[in-house]
Amino acid sequence: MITNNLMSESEIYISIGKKIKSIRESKGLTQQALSDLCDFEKSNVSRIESGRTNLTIKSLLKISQALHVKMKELLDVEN
Amino acid sequence: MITNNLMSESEIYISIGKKIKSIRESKGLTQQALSDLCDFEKSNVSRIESGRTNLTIKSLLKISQALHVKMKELLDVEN
DNA sequence: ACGATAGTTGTCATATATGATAACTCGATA
DNA sequence: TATCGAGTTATCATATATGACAACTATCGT
Repeated sequence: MITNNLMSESEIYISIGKKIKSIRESKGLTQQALSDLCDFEKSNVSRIESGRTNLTIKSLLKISQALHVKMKELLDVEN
Repeated sequence: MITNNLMSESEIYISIGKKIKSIRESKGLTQQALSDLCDFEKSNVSRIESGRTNLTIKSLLKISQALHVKMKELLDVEN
Protein backbone atom coordinates (compact mmCIF):
# COMPACT_ATOMS: atom_id res chain seq x y z
CA MET A 1 0.00 0.00 0.00
CA ILE A 2 1.81 3.10 -1.19
CA THR A 3 0.34 5.94 0.77
CA ASN A 4 1.10 8.27 3.64
CA ASN A 5 -2.45 8.16 4.88
CA LEU A 6 -3.48 6.25 7.93
CA MET A 7 -5.47 3.17 7.14
CA SER A 8 -9.05 2.97 8.24
CA GLU A 9 -10.27 0.34 10.65
CA SER A 10 -11.84 -1.76 7.96
CA GLU A 11 -8.75 -1.59 5.79
CA ILE A 12 -6.71 -2.81 8.74
CA TYR A 13 -9.06 -5.71 9.36
CA ILE A 14 -8.86 -6.71 5.72
CA SER A 15 -5.07 -6.44 5.64
CA ILE A 16 -4.68 -8.53 8.77
CA GLY A 17 -7.10 -11.10 7.41
CA LYS A 18 -5.13 -11.37 4.20
CA LYS A 19 -1.90 -11.75 6.13
CA ILE A 20 -3.34 -14.57 8.22
CA LYS A 21 -4.73 -16.30 5.17
CA SER A 22 -1.42 -15.98 3.37
CA ILE A 23 0.56 -17.49 6.24
CA ARG A 24 -2.02 -20.21 6.80
CA GLU A 25 -1.88 -21.22 3.15
CA SER A 26 1.91 -21.11 3.15
CA LYS A 27 1.80 -23.74 5.87
CA GLY A 28 -0.61 -25.87 3.87
CA LEU A 29 -3.39 -25.56 6.44
CA THR A 30 -7.10 -25.38 5.75
CA GLN A 31 -9.33 -22.97 7.65
CA GLN A 32 -10.73 -25.99 9.43
CA ALA A 33 -7.26 -27.08 10.51
CA LEU A 34 -6.42 -23.63 11.78
CA SER A 35 -9.76 -23.50 13.58
CA ASP A 36 -8.96 -26.74 15.32
CA LEU A 37 -5.51 -25.54 16.35
CA CYS A 38 -6.99 -22.33 17.75
CA ASP A 39 -10.05 -23.94 19.23
CA PHE A 40 -12.17 -21.67 17.04
CA GLU A 41 -15.28 -22.21 15.04
CA LYS A 42 -14.37 -22.51 11.40
CA SER A 43 -16.86 -19.75 10.66
CA ASN A 44 -14.85 -17.51 12.93
CA VAL A 45 -11.70 -18.06 10.89
CA SER A 46 -13.61 -17.26 7.74
CA ARG A 47 -14.86 -14.03 9.31
CA ILE A 48 -11.39 -13.08 10.49
CA GLU A 49 -9.64 -13.80 7.19
CA SER A 50 -12.17 -11.80 5.24
CA GLY A 51 -11.78 -8.82 7.57
CA ARG A 52 -15.32 -8.87 8.86
CA THR A 53 -14.31 -8.76 12.50
CA ASN A 54 -12.32 -6.62 14.90
CA LEU A 55 -10.36 -9.41 16.42
CA THR A 56 -8.89 -9.37 19.90
CA ILE A 57 -5.34 -9.85 21.11
CA LYS A 58 -6.39 -13.16 22.56
CA SER A 59 -7.45 -14.41 19.15
CA LEU A 60 -4.38 -12.95 17.52
CA LEU A 61 -2.25 -14.77 20.07
CA LYS A 62 -3.96 -18.09 19.41
CA ILE A 63 -3.51 -17.67 15.68
CA SER A 64 0.13 -16.65 16.01
CA GLN A 65 0.89 -19.67 18.16
CA ALA A 66 -0.94 -21.99 15.77
CA LEU A 67 0.98 -20.60 12.81
CA HIS A 68 4.29 -20.39 14.68
CA VAL A 69 4.79 -16.72 14.00
CA LYS A 70 5.01 -13.73 16.28
CA MET A 71 1.94 -11.62 16.79
CA LYS A 72 3.70 -8.58 15.43
CA GLU A 73 4.13 -10.41 12.14
CA LEU A 74 0.36 -10.68 11.81
CA LEU A 75 0.09 -6.92 12.31
CA ASP A 76 2.81 -6.14 9.85
CA VAL A 77 0.62 -3.95 7.68
CA GLU A 78 0.81 -0.27 6.91
CA ASN A 79 -0.84 1.98 9.43
CA MET B 1 11.82 -12.07 29.19
CA ILE B 2 14.41 -14.81 28.80
CA THR B 3 12.47 -17.94 28.05
CA ASN B 4 11.54 -20.26 25.25
CA ASN B 5 8.05 -20.76 26.57
CA LEU B 6 5.02 -19.17 25.02
CA MET B 7 3.59 -16.39 27.09
CA SER B 8 0.17 -16.80 28.56
CA GLU B 9 -2.70 -14.53 27.65
CA SER B 10 -2.45 -12.54 30.82
CA GLU B 11 1.30 -12.12 30.47
CA ILE B 12 0.73 -10.78 26.96
CA TYR B 13 -1.87 -8.30 28.17
CA ILE B 14 0.49 -7.07 30.86
CA SER B 15 3.41 -6.76 28.47
CA ILE B 16 1.36 -4.82 25.95
CA GLY B 17 0.06 -2.58 28.69
CA LYS B 18 3.55 -1.82 29.87
CA LYS B 19 4.67 -1.08 26.35
CA ILE B 20 1.82 1.36 25.83
CA LYS B 21 2.49 3.04 29.15
CA SER B 22 6.18 3.33 28.37
CA ILE B 23 5.58 4.96 24.99
CA ARG B 24 2.87 7.22 26.39
CA GLU B 25 5.19 8.45 29.13
CA SER B 26 8.06 8.92 26.69
CA LYS B 27 5.80 11.34 24.83
CA GLY B 28 4.97 13.18 28.03
CA LEU B 29 1.29 12.32 27.87
CA THR B 30 -1.01 11.61 30.79
CA GLN B 31 -3.54 8.80 30.65
CA GLN B 32 -6.20 11.47 30.35
CA ALA B 33 -4.45 13.02 27.36
CA LEU B 34 -4.14 9.65 25.64
CA SER B 35 -7.78 8.93 26.42
CA ASP B 36 -8.78 12.16 24.75
CA LEU B 37 -6.68 11.41 21.67
CA CYS B 38 -8.20 7.95 21.39
CA ASP B 39 -11.71 8.99 22.32
CA PHE B 40 -11.52 6.58 25.24
CA GLU B 41 -12.64 6.77 28.81
CA LYS B 42 -9.64 7.36 31.05
CA SER B 43 -10.62 4.31 33.06
CA ASN B 44 -10.28 2.29 29.89
CA VAL B 45 -6.68 3.41 29.42
CA SER B 46 -5.95 2.46 33.01
CA ARG B 47 -7.45 -0.98 32.41
CA ILE B 48 -5.45 -1.43 29.23
CA GLU B 49 -2.11 -0.29 30.65
CA SER B 50 -2.44 -2.54 33.67
CA GLY B 51 -3.21 -5.55 31.46
CA ARG B 52 -6.70 -6.12 32.78
CA THR B 53 -8.28 -6.27 29.35
CA ASN B 54 -8.01 -8.21 26.12
CA LEU B 55 -7.95 -5.24 23.84
CA THR B 56 -9.10 -5.25 20.25
CA ILE B 57 -7.32 -4.32 17.06
CA LYS B 58 -9.55 -1.28 16.83
CA SER B 59 -8.31 -0.01 20.19
CA LEU B 60 -4.74 -0.91 19.34
CA LEU B 61 -5.08 1.08 16.13
CA LYS B 62 -6.42 4.13 17.93
CA ILE B 63 -3.60 4.00 20.45
CA SER B 64 -0.94 3.51 17.79
CA GLN B 65 -2.24 6.50 15.84
CA ALA B 66 -2.38 8.64 18.97
CA LEU B 67 1.17 7.72 19.90
CA HIS B 68 2.47 7.91 16.32
CA VAL B 69 3.83 4.41 16.31
CA LYS B 70 2.96 1.35 14.27
CA MET B 71 0.65 -1.23 15.75
CA LYS B 72 3.31 -3.89 15.48
CA GLU B 73 5.48 -1.83 17.80
CA LEU B 74 2.84 -2.12 20.50
CA LEU B 75 2.90 -5.90 20.07
CA ASP B 76 6.66 -6.14 20.14
CA VAL B 77 6.74 -8.50 23.08
CA GLU B 78 7.91 -12.07 23.32
CA ASN B 79 5.33 -14.67 22.39
C1' DA C 1 -24.31 -37.71 -11.06
C1' DC C 2 -22.32 -38.34 -6.65
C1' DG C 3 -19.81 -37.63 -2.48
C1' DA C 4 -16.12 -35.25 -0.12
C1' DT C 5 -13.67 -31.15 1.06
C1' DA C 6 -13.14 -26.08 1.56
C1' DG C 7 -15.04 -22.02 2.39
C1' DT C 8 -19.05 -18.62 3.14
C1' DT C 9 -23.02 -16.83 5.27
C1' DG C 10 -26.74 -16.49 8.59
C1' DT C 11 -28.86 -16.81 13.22
C1' DC C 12 -28.95 -16.90 18.09
C1' DA C 13 -26.57 -17.18 22.73
C1' DT C 14 -22.89 -15.92 25.68
C1' DA C 15 -18.84 -13.57 27.16
C1' DT C 16 -16.47 -9.47 27.42
C1' DA C 17 -14.48 -4.79 25.67
C1' DT C 18 -15.67 -0.38 26.19
C1' DG C 19 -18.65 3.78 27.52
C1' DA C 20 -20.28 6.28 31.21
C1' DT C 21 -19.98 7.67 35.70
C1' DA C 22 -18.50 7.94 40.44
C1' DA C 23 -15.61 7.37 44.31
C1' DC C 24 -11.31 6.45 45.87
C1' DT C 25 -5.86 6.83 46.85
C1' DC C 26 -1.66 9.26 46.60
C1' DG C 27 1.66 12.89 45.79
C1' DA C 28 2.64 17.59 45.07
C1' DT C 29 2.08 22.10 46.17
C1' DA C 30 0.13 26.35 48.11
C1' DT D 1 -4.91 21.81 55.93
C1' DA D 2 -6.77 21.81 51.58
C1' DT D 3 -6.99 21.22 46.90
C1' DC D 4 -5.55 19.76 42.54
C1' DG D 5 -3.77 16.38 39.18
C1' DA D 6 -2.94 11.63 38.05
C1' DG D 7 -4.19 7.22 38.30
C1' DT D 8 -7.14 3.16 40.11
C1' DT D 9 -11.17 0.63 40.91
C1' DA D 10 -16.07 -0.46 40.89
C1' DT D 11 -20.60 -0.68 38.79
C1' DC D 12 -23.95 -0.83 35.19
C1' DA D 13 -25.28 -0.37 30.17
C1' DT D 14 -24.30 -1.23 25.45
C1' DA D 15 -21.91 -3.03 21.52
C1' DT D 16 -19.69 -6.73 19.51
C1' DA D 17 -16.35 -10.93 19.23
C1' DT D 18 -16.86 -15.51 19.39
C1' DG D 19 -19.27 -20.13 20.14
C1' DA D 20 -22.47 -23.12 18.36
C1' DC D 21 -24.87 -24.71 14.70
C1' DA D 22 -26.92 -25.05 10.17
C1' DA D 23 -27.34 -24.42 5.35
C1' DC D 24 -25.34 -23.09 1.37
C1' DT D 25 -21.90 -22.74 -2.90
C1' DA D 26 -18.02 -24.29 -5.47
C1' DT D 27 -14.56 -27.43 -6.71
C1' DC D 28 -12.43 -31.80 -7.31
C1' DG D 29 -12.06 -36.63 -8.09
C1' DT D 30 -14.59 -40.99 -8.93
